[in-house]
Parts: sequence; C-alpha cells; structure tokens
Amino acid sequence: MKPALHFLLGPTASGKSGLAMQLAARDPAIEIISIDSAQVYRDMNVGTAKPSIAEQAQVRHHLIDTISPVQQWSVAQYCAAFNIALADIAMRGKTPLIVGGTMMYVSALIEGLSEIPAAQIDLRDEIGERAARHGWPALHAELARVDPITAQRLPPTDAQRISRALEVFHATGKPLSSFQGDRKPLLSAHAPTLILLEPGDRSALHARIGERFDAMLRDGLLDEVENLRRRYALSAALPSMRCVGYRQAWQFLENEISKSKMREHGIAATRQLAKRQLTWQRNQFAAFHPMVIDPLAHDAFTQVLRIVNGVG
RNA sequence: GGCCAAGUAGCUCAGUUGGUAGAGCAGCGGAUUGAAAAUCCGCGUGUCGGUGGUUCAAUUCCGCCCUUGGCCA
Repeated sequence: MKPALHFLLGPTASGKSGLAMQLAARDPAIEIISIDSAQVYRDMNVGTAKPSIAEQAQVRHHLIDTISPVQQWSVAQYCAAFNIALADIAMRGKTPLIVGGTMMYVSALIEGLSEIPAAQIDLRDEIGERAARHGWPALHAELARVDPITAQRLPPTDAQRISRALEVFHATGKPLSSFQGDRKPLLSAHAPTLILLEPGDRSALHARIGERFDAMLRDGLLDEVENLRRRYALSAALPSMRCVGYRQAWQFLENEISKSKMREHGIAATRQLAKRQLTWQRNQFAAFHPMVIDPLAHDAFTQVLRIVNGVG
C-alpha cells in the first residue's frame, strides 16, 4: 500500500499555517514541507507570513529560506528540493505534511512536469530587449512561424509565456510544444490526499486579508524591504520583488506611490492572488478527489484532523 | 438665510453641441508545464439626485425642491 501524503492547500490568509501547527501539536512526528514560492526567499519574513522562529522551533519546516532574494528559481528546482526533503523525512521515520498555496508547484508534483530545457536567463534578457523595441505582438508573430501550436494558444499579450516559448526554441531549435507531452508524475510512489481550504464567504476572507496586510505594515514590512534593498543588489524586475506586498512596498520606497496607495494596492493584489488560488483549486484539482473544507467554519480543525487521521 | 460648485456603476470620475452613457479601480468568471505571490484573457441596465416645464425626444436646456462641499452673513 502506498504511503499517504497530505496536502493542506488554500488561498493566502485562509489559515493554513495555523491548522498545520495545530495538527503538528497533536502529532510530534509531523514535519511541514512548505509549498510556497515566496517563503523560499531568505530575509523575506513579514510579507510572506513565514512561520516565526518559535514556530519553526516547535515544528521542523522544509523548503523555506532556501534561496537569496537575488536568485531566481523554478518549479523544477522546487520539485527536486521537494524530493530531497521527502526522502529525508522518510529516512528519519517522520510524517510529512505539505502546506501552502503555490498551486503550480502542487500541480507539478501531482501531475508531473514534461522534460523541457531549463530557463536561460541570457536568452530571456535578449528576448525582453527585442520585445521592448518591437512589442510582444511582433514576437508572438515570430513564435507563430516556429511554434504555431504554442502561438495559437497564447494571446499576443502574454509576454511571459511567449518569452518562454521563444527561449526554448532558440535554445534547442525545437518548439516548446514538441516537449510538452507526457508528464512524469513525481509522486507515483505515494497516495496524495488533497485538503483544500475554501472559504464559503469570500468577503470574510477579504476582511482577513485587509487585517493581515495592516498587521504586516505594523510588524515592519517597510523596514524589512528597506533592509533588503540595503543588503542585496535587488531590482524591481526580480521575482522576489514582484511578490505581493514587496512590489507595492518597493514602489512606495521609490516614491512612485503614496503610502495609502501602497496599502490599497497591496490589499487588492493579495485579494487577486487569493482568487487565482481558489480558481486553480476549484478547477484543476477536481480530478484528484479533494476534500474541501471551509477554514472559517468553527469545526474546521476537527474536520482536517479527521481526514489526516484517515477517519470517515 | 444669500452666493457658488457638485450630485452619473460598489468607489473615483469622464461624457452626451438634446437621440436614455463609458473609463480606471473594486467585484465576478477563466487560462496556467522551469518567473507562478508571476503572466494573461473575458464579464458593465445604471430610476445619469427628485420633480415640473420646453421639445417629436431631456441624463443633457429652463424652473423649483432635496443632499453634500465651499465662500459670505
């Protein structure tokens, strides 16, 4: 029988971490594997709602503080690091609990990734420069010549995906679409159980998001970003500085927007993020027979506990 | 109390030289294979403050009323 593997997934501010800590308090064997594309950055703590030092002392967390804010990484690197963490936990006879909200990483783990050449920053930069001169529609037209299948599914405005497709073509001489076929699942040795947190009342989640953003400001989000700017050679284009909250804090520190706009935009961006996470959960994970729980319900923890213990 | 300005989508506002109106934000839905907290796509009927008048036709012009803000008493 395949070992169980529990995923506790949900939109930002839905209370994933709190539930995970409660579960771990009941079962000392539990170690948490974070599945979060922002908590991997070192020194980005307040704005990513990273578990505190005290929480990390109570429960071992994996895949947080993995890279520097000047570095970039990728789903594939996440998956590789995930496998190492999983093996490490298994070797020590502990129980993994996967907690987070980066749905693309979840998808890569449970559905697999195709074998496609890795990102190439130099090609990416060159493509970006050409786009700045000619516009993305021109590059979309170029893509249509070398990879009509991909070009057809992408709107001429989707800069990031057009860039990636051209990058793969220039690196290999073959279209991206020729690589995308069978995915090799990474968790074929496990039986994943998806627990999806979906608030029944969206406006209640929005209220929590607003409160949490204000709490982050009180807890020194702006100081944190100032320190980051002092200690690292950062730019606004870096993935780390495009994270929700950091992007707006950066704009404020560059005097591009007022403090109230920063707050307003930060909250709005967080809401949009939550919405995208919910969409992904609802539509892409349905085939995996997820257990859906309202995290705002009074008995949410009991429900999660029952699923994790394999009851009902 | 007098004068002035404003009242249009949940919010901020644009607009119609008179033919019942549209942007941004918010909200909602969708896509998503090495940047994913990223990058995109789609969705707009609202007594145009109320009322009376002029007109074939008023959200638009005129009168009165209401509300808000400012100035003067």
